[in-house]
Amino acid sequence: MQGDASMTTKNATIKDVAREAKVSVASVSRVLNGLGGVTPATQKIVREVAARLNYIPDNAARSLITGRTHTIGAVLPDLYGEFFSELIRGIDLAARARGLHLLVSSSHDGVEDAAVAVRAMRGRVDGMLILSEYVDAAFLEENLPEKLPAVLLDSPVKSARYPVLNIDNRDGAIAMVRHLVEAGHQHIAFISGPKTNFDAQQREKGYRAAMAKHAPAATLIVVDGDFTEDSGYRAGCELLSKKPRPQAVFAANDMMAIGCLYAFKEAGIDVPGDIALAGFDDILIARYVTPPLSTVQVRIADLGRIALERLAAMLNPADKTPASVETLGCDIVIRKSCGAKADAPAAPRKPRKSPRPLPT
Amino acid sequence: MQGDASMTTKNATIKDVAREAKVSVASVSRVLNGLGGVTPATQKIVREVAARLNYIPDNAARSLITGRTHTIGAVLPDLYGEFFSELIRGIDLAARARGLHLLVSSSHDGVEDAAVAVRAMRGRVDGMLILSEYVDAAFLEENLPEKLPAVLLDSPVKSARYPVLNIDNRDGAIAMVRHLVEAGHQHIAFISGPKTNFDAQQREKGYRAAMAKHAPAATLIVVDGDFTEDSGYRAGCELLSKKPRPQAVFAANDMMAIGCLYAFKEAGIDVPGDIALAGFDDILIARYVTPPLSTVQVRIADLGRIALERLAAMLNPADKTPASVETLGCDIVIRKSCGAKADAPAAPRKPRKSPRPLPT
DNA sequence: GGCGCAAACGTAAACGTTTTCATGGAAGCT
DNA sequence: AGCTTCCATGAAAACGTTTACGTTTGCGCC
Repeated sequence: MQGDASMTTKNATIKDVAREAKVSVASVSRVLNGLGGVTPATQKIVREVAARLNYIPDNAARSLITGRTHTIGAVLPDLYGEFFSELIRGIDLAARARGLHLLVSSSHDGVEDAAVAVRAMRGRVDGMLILSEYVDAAFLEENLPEKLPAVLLDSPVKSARYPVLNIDNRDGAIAMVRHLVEAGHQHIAFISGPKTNFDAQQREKGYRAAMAKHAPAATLIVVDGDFTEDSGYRAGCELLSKKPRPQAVFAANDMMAIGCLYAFKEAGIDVPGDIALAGFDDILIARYVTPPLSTVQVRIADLGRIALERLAAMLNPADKTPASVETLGCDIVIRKSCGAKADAPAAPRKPRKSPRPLPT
Repeated sequence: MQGDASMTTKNATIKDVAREAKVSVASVSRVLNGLGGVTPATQKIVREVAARLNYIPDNAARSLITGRTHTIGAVLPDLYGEFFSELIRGIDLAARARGLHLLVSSSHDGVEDAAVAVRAMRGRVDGMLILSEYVDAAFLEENLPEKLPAVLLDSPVKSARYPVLNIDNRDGAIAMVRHLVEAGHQHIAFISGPKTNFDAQQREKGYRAAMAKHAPAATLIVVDGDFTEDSGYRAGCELLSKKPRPQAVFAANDMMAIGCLYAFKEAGIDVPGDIALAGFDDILIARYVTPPLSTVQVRIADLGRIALERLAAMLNPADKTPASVETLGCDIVIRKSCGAKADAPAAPRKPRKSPRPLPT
């Protein structure tokens, strides 16, 4: 009982357990880590004492000596919205399945900011998942601790050292354009994303490539957007004023498509009757607008999961998989807005887990 | 130059810097931590050498000696959906503003699972934000390392030791019911959430209290739901079959309200013409369905921010603010679905940041 | 009973920092 | 010049683990 009394002030350490159990710290360590080489009787004692003292090993000390933290760091540009929610979920699930913890770091306003974020990870993580427009090969060489494994997400860099995992934006855009053409549309306008955005670039490339192939006669119409609903609205207004009004509009993301949709509604233009509409991302809202929005689905949680799995593989020193650029395909999901015979009801009500508006 | 060559194998430590700069490790530490008491000349040397060797302090070692990690742990039940996206965002923003890192841990299937998650934080974090249905006062006493500050979110526990930050679900529900009554509805049905969910309980209590006060003559109709869209749909169907059809339906969350909305649409019931509808949470989708959904808004990011700020205050040993149960108010946001004169356009297009469907 | 061997266990070094304390020297004062 | 004061610096302890290595113990075998 006096042991309990003396414990109220500080956390028990391995030494306390050793003393109380009348064994050495080494034995305590062995027992608690299941290394064997210790008598069942002693094991019992040690476990009992550890439980009684409520001993919890200190991870800092453990990390210091082993060089392992069982934590991976995720460097993300911003935690806003569905994309990151899904990404983190995918990462976290996969991490947790491997007993890894997740340290997130977000909102880097510039390359300098990103550098401190990455550097701050030293001694905190075993590997990193990086999604940032600011990092390139030189950046990593400069700021990443020696030999720290890292996987790059959605990045244009090609490195012999770090695997890259990209979304196949180009292919997804091509598939959607092809579908629109097959649905009878030739004059398909495109609402582009931010010029500096890698995804946006790829999507526009896909649009252009597909148009060249499937609708070579059509005049290309590209109006600028910046991924916001507002810019989509403005783009929609602009498109309505075009001489030959486009038959279809393909927006580089769903939010712009939705903005565009409201511009059309306001103008009394029927979608898909007067004009077809498609987006990109398949955000949750897409299926709830009227009409439901056809779009390109990116399996974001999968992206996170695969990235983490790749990283986890690198954590194993035996792993010799060469760094490569992998690509995760997209699926087009056809709803009412593009005018094709939709294969989904207006309100798909298949048992779908709620987006958990509030915790259970 | 030979220094560079010798560095290729291991990361530079403070000793390397000290040796190379011909000073002691103590001085290097002082310089790099800005403690003063060191000549500008020496500072210059040290900084130069540190930069040249690309020295990055090891956080594990630092934490071990200082007892500080500059990291806070967030224990969350699940990372699914908008709620957690927003919550994490709020936490992360506030944390980052204070130079704190964020370690997230999620998806605990049971009390045992939650216990290992919490215990795994020892030596990794300076404090914890906990949102879990499994933790109560006894749990904390058992699993939380001695003297580790923690803030509980959305929890029924009253502890003299740990501050609790709740959403004022009850008050929000009351406000919405009052609004519905003022809009002329008396017979207001309620779709409840999971019985074990704290938020759901509070919302139902609010509904009952407000009905008793503002519509004492009305017969209470409560049908079960579980926060999923699907359960909302079923509830909607059930409500339509009630003898005196309710004039309004108040769902314990938005997803159920939306499911309900589709049930009504399917049955040819006009919302809000034939029946009014309201939800809770103000998820992003709420404003995009037709008609836009009236709902109760919880400022989730604020919840995260405030929780972190409270926790940050506790990190300061001088802080003696007593642990208390705080409550974060909700605002009702009136759109078309409840039949009142909506004060917002169908598609509010005020410059609103895109939910960042894909990263910039 | 002595020998060897393996299993159980303990000792101590190591991990990379921060921080206390001692030391030396320069500067200021009388 | 002699004294004190103060400041820059270095040596070493400490943080709580893991683990390589050495020591003891128990046991079977000749």
